[in-house]
Amino acid sequence: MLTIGKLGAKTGVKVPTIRYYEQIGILPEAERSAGNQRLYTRKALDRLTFIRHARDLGFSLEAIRDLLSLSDNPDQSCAAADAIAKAQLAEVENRLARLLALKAELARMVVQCEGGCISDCRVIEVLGDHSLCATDHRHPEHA
Amino acid sequence: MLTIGKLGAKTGVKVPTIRYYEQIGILPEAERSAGNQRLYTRKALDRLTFIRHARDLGFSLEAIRDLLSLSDNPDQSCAAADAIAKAQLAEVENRLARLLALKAELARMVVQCEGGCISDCRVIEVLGDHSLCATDHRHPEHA
DNA sequence: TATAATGTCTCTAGCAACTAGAGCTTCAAG
DNA sequence: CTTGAAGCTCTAGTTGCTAGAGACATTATA
Repeated sequence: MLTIGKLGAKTGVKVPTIRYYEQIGILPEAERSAGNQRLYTRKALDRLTFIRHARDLGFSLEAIRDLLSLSDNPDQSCAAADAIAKAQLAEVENRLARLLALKAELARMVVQCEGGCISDCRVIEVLGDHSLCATDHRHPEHA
Repeated sequence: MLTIGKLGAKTGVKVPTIRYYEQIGILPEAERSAGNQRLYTRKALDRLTFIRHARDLGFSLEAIRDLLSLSDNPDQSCAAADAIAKAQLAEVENRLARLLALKAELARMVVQCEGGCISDCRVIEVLGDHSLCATDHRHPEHA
């Protein structure tokens, strides 16, 4: 049995975040020691590892909730899990495309700045006028 | 003079967002009509366009506040503006790299899923075990 | 001119996904 | 047995908005 601190260390999840996950019901309520401290089993470790990994891959806690309930019922078709992963992939590809355009724009801005005074600064100027941009980087949503 | 709705339409910023910007002091308090409705000048339109554009480029409102105060004092050196833009560029490149790794991982997961049942699902399996991953995509922070 | 349909006003509360802090108790090491 | 780290609960804050309630203003149509 692991204390919350050990569990956090093993999974790379901060202690308050673990408590938060329990609070929102994505982790089950932990057993308690005589002194009211949370104790975690191997199973909880696996579950939190799963969550951590999915968060790293950019899945929302909502999506993770769905994935977890899928993995709790291992006899169903995995079409649903596949759909969630595909949606995530599509979103990541979307963000990638937008970030690429953004990067180009920022790089252009930075190159053009030549250390003069603000009134000549291309950074400020470009920000004030989208038509000076080379690409269309609008609506990044979660840039 | 523009009403808040027209200003929103011209800049692509939603009306409540404009009011929010005023509330947090990133837009000055607007003049009011006889009937207490906000009225905006050309200057406000420029300022909001600047803000919108910078948001699109992924700048935080804090960074934008700084950029705006720079552009309000046009006689200083533009080193500060340049530094902000460079920091932003670095962060974007960082995110790009992380997203690329992520995308590869997700794509691998999705390809391997063959539509069987959950107990054979690679998506679920990979999420539960980072060692099955090809790349290190950890710590995305703002994926 | 009346009325209906928008548009705008203020205010509060909510969203994701945590993070920080106060003030307390419990545990492990020396 | 004491001290310091780690744990507990609780509340409130973060960023950048978004949604809703309920009231007033403006504009378009009948």
